Amino acid sequence: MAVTIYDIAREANVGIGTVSRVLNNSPKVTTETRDKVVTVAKRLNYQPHAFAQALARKRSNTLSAIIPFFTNYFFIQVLQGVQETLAAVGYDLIIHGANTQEQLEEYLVRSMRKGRVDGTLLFSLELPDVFVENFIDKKNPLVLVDTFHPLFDSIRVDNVIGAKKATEHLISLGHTSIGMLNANLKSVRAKERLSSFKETMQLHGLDIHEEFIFNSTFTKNDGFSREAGYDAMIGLIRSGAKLPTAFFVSSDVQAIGMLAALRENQIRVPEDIAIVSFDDIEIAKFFDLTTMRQPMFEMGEIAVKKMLERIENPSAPISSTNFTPTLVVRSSCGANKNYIFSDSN
Amino acid sequence: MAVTIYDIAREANVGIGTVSRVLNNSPKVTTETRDKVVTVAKRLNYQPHAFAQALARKRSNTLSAIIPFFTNYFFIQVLQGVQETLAAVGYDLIIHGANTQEQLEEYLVRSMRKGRVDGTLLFSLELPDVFVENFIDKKNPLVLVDTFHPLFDSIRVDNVIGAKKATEHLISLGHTSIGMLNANLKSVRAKERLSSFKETMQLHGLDIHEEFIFNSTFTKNDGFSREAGYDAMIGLIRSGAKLPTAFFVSSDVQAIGMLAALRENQIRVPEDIAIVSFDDIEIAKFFDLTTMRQPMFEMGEIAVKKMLERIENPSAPISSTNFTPTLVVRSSCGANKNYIFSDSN
DNA sequence: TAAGTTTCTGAAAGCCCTTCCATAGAACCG
DNA sequence: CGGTTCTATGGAAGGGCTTTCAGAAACTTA
Repeated sequence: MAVTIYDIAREANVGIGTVSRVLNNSPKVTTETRDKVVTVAKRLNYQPHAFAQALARKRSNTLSAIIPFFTNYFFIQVLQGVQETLAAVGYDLIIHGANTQEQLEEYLVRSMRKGRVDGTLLFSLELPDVFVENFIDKKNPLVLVDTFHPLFDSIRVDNVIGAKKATEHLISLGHTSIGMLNANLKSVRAKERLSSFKETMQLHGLDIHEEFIFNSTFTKNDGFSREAGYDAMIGLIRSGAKLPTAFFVSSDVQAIGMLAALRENQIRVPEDIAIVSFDDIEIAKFFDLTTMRQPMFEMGEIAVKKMLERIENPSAPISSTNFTPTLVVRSSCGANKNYIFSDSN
Repeated sequence: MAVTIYDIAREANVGIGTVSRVLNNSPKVTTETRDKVVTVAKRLNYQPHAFAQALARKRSNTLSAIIPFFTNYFFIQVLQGVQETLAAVGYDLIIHGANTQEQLEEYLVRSMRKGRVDGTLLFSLELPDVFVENFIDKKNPLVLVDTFHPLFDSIRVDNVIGAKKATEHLISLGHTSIGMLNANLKSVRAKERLSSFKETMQLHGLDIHEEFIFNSTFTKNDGFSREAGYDAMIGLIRSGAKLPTAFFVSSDVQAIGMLAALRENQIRVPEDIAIVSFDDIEIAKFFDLTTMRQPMFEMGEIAVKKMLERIENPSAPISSTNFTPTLVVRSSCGANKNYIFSDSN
C-alpha cells in the first residue's frame, strides 16, 4: 500500500540494501546506481517510514519537553528557543503540559518508554526522587531547565545575582524603604530571590521591614501570577500601613497585578512606588516594567545543545550552567524619566 | 539490553503472543496466566517500545501541529486545548513552529512521512496547493484551524458575525464616527473583518470614513502586532486629522499598541476614544479591553476531536464548523462605567 | 466415551527499515 | 596472468511489537 524500499528495489533492479544506502547517502554506491534509485524513488514519491527507521536505528530524533502551566509566558519563550534549535537539526519535539504532580509523573514515565524519545527536557519542575534512579539506570538523557539536580545537566538563571542587581538598582535610586512582593516560598526561585533580597539590603546597611515582605500563599503557578500580585497589594493597601517607596517583585506577572491594584487606588508608579520585577516576559514592555531579563530564548537553545551533546556522549561530565539576568530599565523604577515607549526594548 | 516481551515470555514460561495479549488487555487469557505475566513484567520493570508498537500497529498515537508565530497568544491558548484533549486520550503532540513558507512546506512534508504521525493540525496558514492532493492521496488526515479548504475538516471563528457584533456594540453606545484599525489585508481574517465592519456601518446608515480605516502594511504576523497598532495610531495622530470617537480594532495586540500611542498623546480611553477589539487573548483583561472573545481553548479541543473522528473514519463527510465570537465588555468601550478590575472576566 | 465445540496458547509472519556479511567482479600487482 | 585486494552489491538478520493461524487442552453433548 505505501511505497517501501522493496518497491524501489524491484523497480530499479537493485537490492534493498542498495536502496537504503542511496537514501542514507552512503558513499559506497556508484553514481549510476544512485541515479537509478533516486529516479525511481522520486517517481514513486517515496517517503521513509519514520518508525521503521527509528526502530532499526535505535534513534528517534525526537525529544520531549515537560512544561508546567502551559500559558506561562516564560515557558513559551524558552520553548521557542528549543523548537527552533531542534528544527535546525531535524529533530522533533513532543510537548507535555504538566499541571499537576500526577501529570508530571505520567509524562516522565511516558518519556522513559524505550525508544519513544532520545531525551527529555524538564522545565521548572522538581524531579521526583523515584525517577532519578530510573533515568540514570535506563540511560535516558534528561536535561533540566530552570530547575536543578546534581546528577543531571541543568540550565538556570542566577536568582541570587538577579535579585541582588534588582535591589541594588532601587537602592541606587535612593530608596531606603524597600519591600518585596514574592511568590510562594514553596518554589525554589521564590526562596532564592527572597534571601538574596534580604542579604542585599543588609549588605547596604538597610533595614528589612518584615511587614513589607509578602510571600504569596497562592498555589496556582506557585504564586507567580497576576492574581497573586493583585491580592497582595490590595491587602497591603487595605491594611492602611504606610507603604514603602519601592518594591522588588518576584515576577513580571505579579508586578502587572500589583500595577492594577495601585491604579485602582490612585497610587502612581513610579512616583509613589517604584517597581523592579523579574523575568522580562514579552508583555513586560507593554507595561513599561523595569525588570531583570532572563535570556529565555537562549536558555532553550542551550538546553537543546546540551541535550544533543549528552546524546552523543552519554558519559560526559555533568554540567550546570547559570545565566546572569540583566537589568532592563523602563519606566516603572523611576530611573528613566524620559522613557519613550519603543520597540527596541 | 532493554527488557522485551521475549524476556517476559521466557521468565513467565509463556509465549510472546500471550505476553502481548496480556499487555494489551486482550480478553482471551486466563486470569492465572495474566497474573503470571503481569508479575514478571512488573518485576522486570518492562516498558513497551513505542516505535515497535507503532510499527506493528500502524498507528503512532501522535499528532503534529503546525503553528505560525510561535509566541502569538492566540495560538498558545488553542494549543493548550489541543494538548489537554490529546493527553486525555494518550496521544502525543509534536509541535512545529512555522515562521516562513519554506518552514511550512518542510513541516508539511515531514508530517506526511508515513507513520510519523496519525494526523496533522494546521493552524492559521493557508495550505499550499501542492499539498492538497498529496494529503488526500496519502490519506493523511489533516484538520485546519482558523483557516479553510473545502476538501478538509476545518474549524474557524466567524469573523463576519464577530466584526458585526463589535461594530454594533459601538453603535449602540451612540457612536456614529467609527474607524477601523485593521491588520494586513493579505490575511483572510483581516479581509473578512473589514468587509463586515463596512457592511454593518452601512446597515445602520452610518458613513464610512475611508480616512479612518487603516490596513496595516506590516508583514510580520500579518500586521496582527502591537507595533502595527502603535504605528497606525501614531501616524493618525500626527496627521492632525480629527479623530473618530471610536475604533474597531482587528486584534487585541494591535489595540494594546494603539493604547500606548494614545496614552503618550494624552488621549483618554474610553472618554476620547472608545475601543472594541478582537480575540480576547489572556492579557486583554490586563488592559481592560472590550473585545470579541474567541473560544480558543475549545477550538483546540474540537480540532482534536475532529481529528480523532477522522482517523477512526477516514471517509466521513468533511465538516466545517464556525464558532461565533462573544462580546466581552470591559472598560475600553465606555459601556461599563463602573468596571472593576476583576478576575472573573 | 467418542465426537464436536470452545477456549487458550505458542510460534510464525509481518510491519519497514538499517546494517552486517558474503560474494562477484573489477582493479591491481609482481 | 594468477593471485590478491578492493569495491559495490544483494540479501539475511535484527530491531520489538501485534496479529494471525493452527494446534492443544478443556469442556460439551448425545
